[in-house]
Amino acid sequence: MVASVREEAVTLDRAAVDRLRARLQAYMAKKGLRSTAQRRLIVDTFFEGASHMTIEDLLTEVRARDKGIGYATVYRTLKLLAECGVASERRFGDGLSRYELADDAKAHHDHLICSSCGTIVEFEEPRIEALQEDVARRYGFHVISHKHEMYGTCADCQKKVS
Amino acid sequence: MVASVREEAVTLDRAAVDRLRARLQAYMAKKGLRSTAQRRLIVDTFFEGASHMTIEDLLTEVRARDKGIGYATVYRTLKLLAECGVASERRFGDGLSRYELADDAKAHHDHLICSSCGTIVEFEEPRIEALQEDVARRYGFHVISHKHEMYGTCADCQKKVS
DNA sequence: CTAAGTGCAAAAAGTTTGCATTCCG
DNA sequence: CGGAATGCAAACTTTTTGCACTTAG
Repeated sequence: MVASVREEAVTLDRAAVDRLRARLQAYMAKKGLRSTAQRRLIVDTFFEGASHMTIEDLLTEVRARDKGIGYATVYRTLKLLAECGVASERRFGDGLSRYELADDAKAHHDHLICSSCGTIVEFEEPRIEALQEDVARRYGFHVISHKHEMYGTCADCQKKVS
Repeated sequence: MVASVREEAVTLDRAAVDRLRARLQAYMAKKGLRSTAQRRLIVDTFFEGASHMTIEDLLTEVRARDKGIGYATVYRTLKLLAECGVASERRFGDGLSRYELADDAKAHHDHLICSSCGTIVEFEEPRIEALQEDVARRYGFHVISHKHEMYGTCADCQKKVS
């Protein structure tokens, strides 16, 4: 149904990005992980590229720069990034895993997903977050993460149909 | 990580359930679909059983009553229910599709999912829905459906850990 | 009768993993 | 050197589909 996913421009916080890079470096040091050419390429591409990329997307971009990179390497690198809190894995119901920079780099946000063109728009609404905490409190629930996604048609697609 | 998913008691609206059954019947009539023993068994089991069951869960229950039912039949019947708006497919990030009666049968709700014991609690918060519509309006977005899920630890599991 | 439904097994689609080889530290 | 990382291909998991046989209407 959704041909592909287009990307919304997102304003990044430069300092937060640096922080994420530092976090990755620290994590790798602590775990005795190594810095390889492939890993550097994949990580850089991820940081520079569009948000909400799938592993395939990233693989394509990475291969544009280095033909021989394998799917598994991208897969494992993304897992690594998620593991140390530098990237967040997202699933929007199309069966694919997508990755975005962790919330540190931008304000915490949720998503509007257009079912017709695949565009993903990010939004923030602190009042929803607050109410959400209220709800959790009512159930004695300790929230670690959440997802709030709205599916429907974006402004552009509404025009097209009419 | 999550061993299994336990079920929360949910109060159903009897009249709404009847409405859903009627909707299914109407849909099948319109499409010229047939009422088979398997289909009746699966549908009844689904209506009577716990919410948020996976296809496997339902298959197990159904097979307790009729040994020979195949996975594909349950799969296709659930698809049918979802198609005519009698059931909703949900994914809570463990890679499995779960099904619940459509919102008509209960008030619209969202979910709290305990990452440690798998319990799924449903909640309603109209004020969140309202704010959500505000957000959509800001983006000229037409919302067709949404999911709002909070992941964390339920009250019980918090006690266990401490 | 005949088009729809069933059960099985095979195909897809994505994600993970085992392993021999390569390479960082 | 020795343990990590890589690339490939094979294994998995869950969902979907093709097909020959059965059956509702």
